[in-house]
Amino acid sequence: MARGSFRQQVLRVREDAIVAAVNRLLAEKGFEAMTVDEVAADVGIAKASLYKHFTSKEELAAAAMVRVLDHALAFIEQRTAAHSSATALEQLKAVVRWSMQVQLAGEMPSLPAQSSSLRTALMQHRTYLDRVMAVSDRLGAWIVAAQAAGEVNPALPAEAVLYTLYARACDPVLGFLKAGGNYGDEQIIEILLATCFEGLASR
Amino acid sequence: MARGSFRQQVLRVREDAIVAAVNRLLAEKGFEAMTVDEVAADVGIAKASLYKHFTSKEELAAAAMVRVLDHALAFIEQRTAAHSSATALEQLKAVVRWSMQVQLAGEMPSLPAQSSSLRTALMQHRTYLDRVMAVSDRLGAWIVAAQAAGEVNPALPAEAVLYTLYARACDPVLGFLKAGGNYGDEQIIEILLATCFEGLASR
DNA sequence: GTCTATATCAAGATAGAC
DNA sequence: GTCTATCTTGATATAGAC
Repeated sequence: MARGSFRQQVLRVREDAIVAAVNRLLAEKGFEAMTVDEVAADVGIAKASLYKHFTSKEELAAAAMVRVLDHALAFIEQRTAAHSSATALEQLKAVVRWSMQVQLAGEMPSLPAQSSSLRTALMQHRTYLDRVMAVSDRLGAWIVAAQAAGEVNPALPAEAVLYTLYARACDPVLGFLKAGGNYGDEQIIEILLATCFEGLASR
Repeated sequence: MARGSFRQQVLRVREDAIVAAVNRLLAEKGFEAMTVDEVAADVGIAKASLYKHFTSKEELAAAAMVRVLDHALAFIEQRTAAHSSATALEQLKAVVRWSMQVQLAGEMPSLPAQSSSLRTALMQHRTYLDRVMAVSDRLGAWIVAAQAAGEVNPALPAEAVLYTLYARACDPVLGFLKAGGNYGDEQIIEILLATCFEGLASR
């Protein structure tokens, strides 16, 4: 396999460590509060060395986003292969459950929803946009299928359903319930899955 | 009415203008991206003058939060008085609709969900905490009543319902749908009200 | 490519005159 | 209480030696 020289693989491993640290810090404090000094300290290298691998703080964050989107794609692939008999609705629920687990594990990087230097940088980041579209395509197909089967409310625009699912991955309610301390992770996930798909009103 | 001297009232009006500007900027860019220079420029006074009224950027943001919570309380009062025959569920939906309208109007200040200087400052801010508890008490009463009446799913912890309603006030999905350009404000609100209370799945 | 040391700058906050 | 001008700090980014 032509994966490059040994030296290149060492670099690759180091960059993986960097991105993992960024991912964790982004999940913990968010983009603005995370400092490049922290990242460097966390990885155990000098800050200047970081900038040899990534040209800016925004690039660091983008790499973390690409990483988590790749994980999402891998999960989707696995579900497609190993649970091919599941309904589209079940697949969507599985993805939302997975994203909530990632967030509760402290591994879901969260971007500022508002305008910021990061938003504009991401909108020009080819790889990031590519991954977002890949995930959206997969989810979109399941959404359309679920609506055609009458499992998801066909009156809702597919676009709105997609955004709603994305939003669950960074739902602050997860953190609030966890901080409340009255429920375990699995309970929290079941509660929020229910409110997401079944709604607050009684059925 | 002992509202203080004319001079004090002038100051009060100026502070209202400051808080209104902060509110708008918080809604537009968020706490981190908002600068005190912008606030001063927006109000049309010098930055140093701002600090005669508010001792820190966090105080500015807290004042804006208190303002919007007071508006929420006023809305709740009005609903209680003018729609006393409405069901608890209808009252909750009305509040959520109102908060979404505020957000779409660009007047919903949004705080960083993650840890930041603002979070810790707010947790020590008496007036802010007081208003949050006042709103939570009112909403909590409606939630309990709605669950007792079987209008809201009684299997859900009231705590989870409350957090979910709060989260709708700063739901990023509103902004995404608006940015998509396919729906008007009223349509967006109806769509998100439906997903919030009826869920994504078909009934 | 890694390091130490430093440049640079944005932004919160303040001094002091009026 | 308002202003102009300034202080101070924290954080991104870079220089330059090894």
